[in-house]
Amino acid sequence: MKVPDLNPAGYREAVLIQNRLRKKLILQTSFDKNNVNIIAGCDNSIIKEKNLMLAGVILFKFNEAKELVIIEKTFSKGKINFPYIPGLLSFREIPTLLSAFKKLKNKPDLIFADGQGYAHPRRMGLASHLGIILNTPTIGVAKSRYIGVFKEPGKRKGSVTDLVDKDEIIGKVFRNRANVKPVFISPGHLVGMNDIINLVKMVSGKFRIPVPTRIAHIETGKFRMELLNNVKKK
DNA sequence: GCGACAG
DNA sequence: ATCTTGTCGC
Repeated sequence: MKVPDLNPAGYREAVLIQNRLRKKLILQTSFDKNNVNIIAGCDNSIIKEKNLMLAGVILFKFNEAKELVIIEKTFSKGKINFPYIPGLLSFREIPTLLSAFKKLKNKPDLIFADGQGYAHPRRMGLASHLGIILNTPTIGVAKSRYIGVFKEPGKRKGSVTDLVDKDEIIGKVFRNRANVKPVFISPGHLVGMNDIINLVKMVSGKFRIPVPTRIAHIETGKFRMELLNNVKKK
């Protein structure tokens, strides 16, 4: 993945890349969830003092009780070579994510990424960008709003409202657990706006964050602790 | 010009 | 994202 330099020219280049990718973005797909066998969740972590970006990918399958079971985990680390700029998050986090995805033995049918997908100023958030690069369906699961306006969803688990930007529905605000802050779901690549909530409900679990990204976050945190402990031993 | 701003 | 103690509530 091309990561532009951090200067005004690089910034413009990153925006151009996103605008070009947007033309490749495919949303209007009726997604057949019966073809979903392997599900992935991914997340990043940072060791600031070492300038390290970490990434983890967790693969799941459904057992007979329709529960998610972990079948594979991969992790990766790499130098941080792009700052945090709202709108350009993918250039910071995707390179390390890709090296973790390359280590997988199995190929996921659907990826849940921690961040926005279509709910982005250029409709090209982390989840969309990742899906296009991997040519795999993705869904963005963000813990907070980036852009858009919405009505507060009902307090019950499963309540949904639209996330709207300039009169366009760009995602959904979804309460994954009763009386807890909602999450912000938006299509990534190869998944339509009408399918994302049903797909998230398949992996909702018991907590605020749906299972794939929640477990990916926890496991990547463990990976981070292991790295810090190894440094300590030396 | 001012405020907002995924991780 | 990371840093970071106690504390309120189911």
